[in-house]
Amino acid sequence: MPEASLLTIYHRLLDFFGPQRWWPGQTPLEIMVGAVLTQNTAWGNVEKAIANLKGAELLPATAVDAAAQQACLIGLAQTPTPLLAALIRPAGYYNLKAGRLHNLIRRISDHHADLETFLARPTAELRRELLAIKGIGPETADSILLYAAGKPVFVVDAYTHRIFSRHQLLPEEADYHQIQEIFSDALPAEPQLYNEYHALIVRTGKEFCRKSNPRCPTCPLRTLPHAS
DNA sequence: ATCCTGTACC
DNA sequence: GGTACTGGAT
Repeated sequence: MPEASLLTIYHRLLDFFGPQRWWPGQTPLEIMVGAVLTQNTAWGNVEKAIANLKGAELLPATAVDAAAQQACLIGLAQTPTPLLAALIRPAGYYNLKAGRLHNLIRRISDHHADLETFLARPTAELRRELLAIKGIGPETADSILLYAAGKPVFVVDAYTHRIFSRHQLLPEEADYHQIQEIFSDALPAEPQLYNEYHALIVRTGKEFCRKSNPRCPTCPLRTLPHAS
């Protein structure tokens, strides 16, 4: 039997779980904010913080036009950091993340016409600019590129490393860029595929490939080779 | 290697 | 009561 390809594994997960249909937010602005808030944090906590921001009218409560979204961007930029920190408190690391959100939001409001224009820039340039912002690392930048800007960028996270290194499909010591390259080389560059695959990886990591007490016997990937 | 932090789950 | 969480900076 041939070694399972990354695309084969994708289809296996898709068959098992069904489509996840991730669209983590109602507007690109909300997705961007969520990408920062979810750093090393469970999504449920992020949702509470997002609800607070909507209550304060700092995020659109529903899907809206670009102008309304831009008004929220400016509002966030003008909110004092301590107030922003109080609103996002349920997401944890609130002082840290309030600063990071301001770094990101003010970079956009100070240097670009509006959010949509910013997100429409060429992928490589946009990625470089995001990574230059203090508090935006590779995973956060790529989440924004894929989920807010719709670019074909594969998002790597701790689950990706854990699942695929446990199955000896990645070296244990592989870094972010190496992992991303392996997936990008093996998959067609389609945002929809990257979107769904990342969502399926997260689902698998949470339910089966847990950090401790992994549920290998019932895992959809149990037939792949794996260590111990 | 350590710090940042609330929340949910084991 | 401890662990883990869709990380990143120092």
